Amino acid sequence: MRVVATVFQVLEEVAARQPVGVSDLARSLDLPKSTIQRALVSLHELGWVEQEPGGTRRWVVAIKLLVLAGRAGGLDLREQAMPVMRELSVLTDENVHLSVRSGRGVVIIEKLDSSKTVRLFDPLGVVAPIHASSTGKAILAWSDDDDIDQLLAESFERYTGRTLVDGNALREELRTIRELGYSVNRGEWRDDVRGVAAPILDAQGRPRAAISVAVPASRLPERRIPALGRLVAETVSRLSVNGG
Amino acid sequence: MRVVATVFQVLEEVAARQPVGVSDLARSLDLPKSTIQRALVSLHELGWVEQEPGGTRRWVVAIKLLVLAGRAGGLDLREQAMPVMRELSVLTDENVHLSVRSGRGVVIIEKLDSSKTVRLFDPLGVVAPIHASSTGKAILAWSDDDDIDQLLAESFERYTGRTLVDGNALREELRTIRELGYSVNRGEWRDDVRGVAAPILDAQGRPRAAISVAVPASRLPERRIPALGRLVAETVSRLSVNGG
DNA sequence: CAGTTTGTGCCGTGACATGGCACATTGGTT
DNA sequence: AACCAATGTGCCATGTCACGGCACAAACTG
Repeated sequence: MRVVATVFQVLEEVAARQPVGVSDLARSLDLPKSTIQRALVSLHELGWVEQEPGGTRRWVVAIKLLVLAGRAGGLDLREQAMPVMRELSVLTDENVHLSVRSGRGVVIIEKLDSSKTVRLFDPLGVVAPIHASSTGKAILAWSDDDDIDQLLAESFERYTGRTLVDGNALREELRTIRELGYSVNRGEWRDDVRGVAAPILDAQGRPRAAISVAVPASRLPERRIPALGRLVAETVSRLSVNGG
Repeated sequence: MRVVATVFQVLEEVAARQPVGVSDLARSLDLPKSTIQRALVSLHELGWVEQEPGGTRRWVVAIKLLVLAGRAGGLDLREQAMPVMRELSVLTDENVHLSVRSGRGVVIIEKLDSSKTVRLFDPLGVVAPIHASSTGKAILAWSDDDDIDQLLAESFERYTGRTLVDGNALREELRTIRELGYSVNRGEWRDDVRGVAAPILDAQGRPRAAISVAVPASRLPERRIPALGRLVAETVSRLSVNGG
């Protein structure tokens, strides 16, 4: 349906670039102003977007979206994972993320934050590249070969000097991950952020999600990685259906 | 626009009752099956809903929604509030919520969880009634009189024996809250959950949001409330534009 | 295997989204 | 203050595309 596509396009664009005005949207979506206008009015009537407070006429997405999204991504998964996440949070006092795959990315659907002051602030809904994040690689490592092949068919973006962009290197790494039981991100997406993750598997051994401990690079030297990795792998494995 | 309304209706209904099938939706929304079907197909093509894994034909909302919503409700507010929330979290080791108003409710847009095992699991996006939650009452207490009058025009639902449903009693309570600088919820929504909250005010003294500490009733006896209240009020006041 | 409910696909009709255009409003500049 | 560019808003004739009734297929029930 035509309208639906444009309306959601508008909604996404507003979310991505808020606060944003009609003409601006018209330009970036390459649609007539009147179309954008109608879409915005409709979205507004239904309560999905709002005018920015302060009398400007620019649009922002409404909180109502958050209510909708609260139900997304498996409430039960989040609730199940919580005890394990809390345990990791207590043991490490670092940020703990629960992420699921979404296409060529992974999305944080639940988190516990470190109490330390040097902080990474990753709000819920952040999308990390699947090939350059610990959770992404953990999920990938236990995915079907078909899945992996399909993903590797397209090329990967480079974010830092350490990003793995070569298909063969990535395949090799996935094998190591399966052997170790955990994945490591050594600043492959953002230079100063490291992380260690392990997957949550369902009864068929397929990855449902992954839990990671994300740490500023300065606090996770190479020699500490194995111990943290084993901790994460062991703790998270309790969530997999077979019990480990 | 007609289509847009129905499509979002479908999306909301899927979110609320997922996993749910076509006929079921047709019945509860009182729309022809074909209409629902078309809406679902469109939503699916755009990636907002998915078939439940496992071969059933029931629908659930996709994680993509969470990505959209991640931008909602003021990223900057969440980031600004984080240090203060973290401070409260460390001092109390109880759940700390950041909520904004949404009509007759308040929505949790950010949170930090207690590490204690007796836990309240309130996922992001949970909507609490404005008259029966600490954050709701904190926001209300600093709202315009017009706003309050308008809200009080309709009657309030009773949730527990302690819920304030009488307009006059509520007005009186709001006055007390303004004097004390913090609001208290003594199991007025859920019997076993208490909370203490204070508002974040903008330059004009209007409430942007509120931060609460939410505690199982058993851990917050009456005599402890004032001290916790003062702590919350004082800590949160640093976020208000005038600096407290 | 019959009976019932649920999901899927088709099609003629006409409601309604489209997008070009003109007007109103805003805000920045001289 | 006055001008100008850019933005937001509203209208309308056109024809596209969503509507919903219906019929078939598929899945579940007992």
